[in-house]
Amino acid sequence: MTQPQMRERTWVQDVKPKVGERVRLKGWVHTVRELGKLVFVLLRDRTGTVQCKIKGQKEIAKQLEEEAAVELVGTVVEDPRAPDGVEVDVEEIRILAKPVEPPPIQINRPLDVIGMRLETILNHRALSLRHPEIGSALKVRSEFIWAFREYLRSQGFLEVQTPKIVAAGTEGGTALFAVQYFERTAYLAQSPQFYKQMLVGAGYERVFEVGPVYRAEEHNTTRHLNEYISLDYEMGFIDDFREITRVETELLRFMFEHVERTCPRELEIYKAELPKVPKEIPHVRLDEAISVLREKYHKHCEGDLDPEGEKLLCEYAKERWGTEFVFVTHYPREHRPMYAMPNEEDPSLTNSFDLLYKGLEITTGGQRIHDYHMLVESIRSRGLDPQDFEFYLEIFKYGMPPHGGLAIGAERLTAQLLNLPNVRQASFFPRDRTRLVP
RNA sequence: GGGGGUGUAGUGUAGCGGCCUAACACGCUGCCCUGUCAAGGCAGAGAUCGCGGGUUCAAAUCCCGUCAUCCCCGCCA
Repeated sequence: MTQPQMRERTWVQDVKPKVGERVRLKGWVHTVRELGKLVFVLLRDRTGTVQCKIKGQKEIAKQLEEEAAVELVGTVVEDPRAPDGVEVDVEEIRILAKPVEPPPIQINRPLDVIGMRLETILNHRALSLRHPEIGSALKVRSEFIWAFREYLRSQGFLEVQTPKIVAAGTEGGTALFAVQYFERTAYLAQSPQFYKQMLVGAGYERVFEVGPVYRAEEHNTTRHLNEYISLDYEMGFIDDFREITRVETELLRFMFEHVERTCPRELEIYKAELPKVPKEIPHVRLDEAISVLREKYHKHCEGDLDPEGEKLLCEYAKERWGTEFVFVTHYPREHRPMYAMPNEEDPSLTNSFDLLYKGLEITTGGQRIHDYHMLVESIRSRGLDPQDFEFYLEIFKYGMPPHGGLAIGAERLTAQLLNLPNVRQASFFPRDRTRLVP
């Protein structure tokens, strides 16, 4: 007897309400527990795991190795002895692909039980992402990115894509990866900075981009990647830089609430607490931050905050304002790129900011120079040649509005929320000083 | 670019001059088990201790070099 609905696959998460029905499940063998003629298989698909029971099919059951891809047909039955009170009584088993050899890492045990070096996890990345704990971090990152898009679209921002192969070292500062571009040398973009500004000037006014950026820095730390996903936006006709931080505040609130809604399981796995994004995230001037650190923590920082200073400042913000977030503003000009807008009252400072979250910088942004002559002068004052920036400068000649924007590091944001000890854990296939594969 | 740490079965660790013929846990193989759920019981396989050199009667263990890797600082998201 054929039942037409049986051709359809049932997701593991939808099994529970189907008591009494026959279902067709597909997924991976998470665990196998043999008890003589009774075999329990925990089947895992992208939605979760469910217990399946196999009786008297010992020969076939023996082929069910862990991590085999399988298809099972059976009847959903209620049983108080089963986890979650429901299991699947298996009638048909199809092995779709059996493992060639035992996997080098165990997918079915908690990480704190089995232990695993990050190196091992990354060496076997596609496999390690199967591990529910490991893969969850990337689910959260994906939802962050989705929410970033959704919120900005709702505010009239247009999603754009800018070139990743560029002609010149755009911002200076960080080192660039050179690539062979036919007969010329080109570079991988360290940021969409110039192009997103140009698109504001192009009349779109508000643009955002989700894309990779490349930094050829030889840093080897838990918070740096040589390729990461930058969440950028840039907006025109602003009154002052506070308009940018206001948008980010609302954006972050939306993003965190979205993750809270869509990732309860993942947040539970990491015991991550959703931060409350305050109505107004405190703004602290850099010079004030430095004095606070000196007076309250006897911590000496010069010119900028070092990683320890960032942590202490966040402790201070938590204590004083009860928030994990703090904007650090008014960085000196010499510490900011040539396009950073000088402050009206003190031109040695800029209308720029960083956002710290739980002790780590997750955003840099600011108001940009929109006046053509001022920008040319700023370029010159850095010992650079405006001619090299003609492609960028042109639109500034024709009515460039006051504007500004920022960038959020997607991996850092994710790592901070989930308390990951290393940003690499928030990247599908991280690129670092030594890792180019997988 | 500067500094520190670590390399021992597939995985995670212990051992840090002789008792190491290298141990433990998980995984793997075989057998037993009809309620397992970090299953249990019995039996077994699997490591020239990253690599090269040196010291020593004796090296996984000490020294030098090398490679790999992790972390910190600078810089940054």
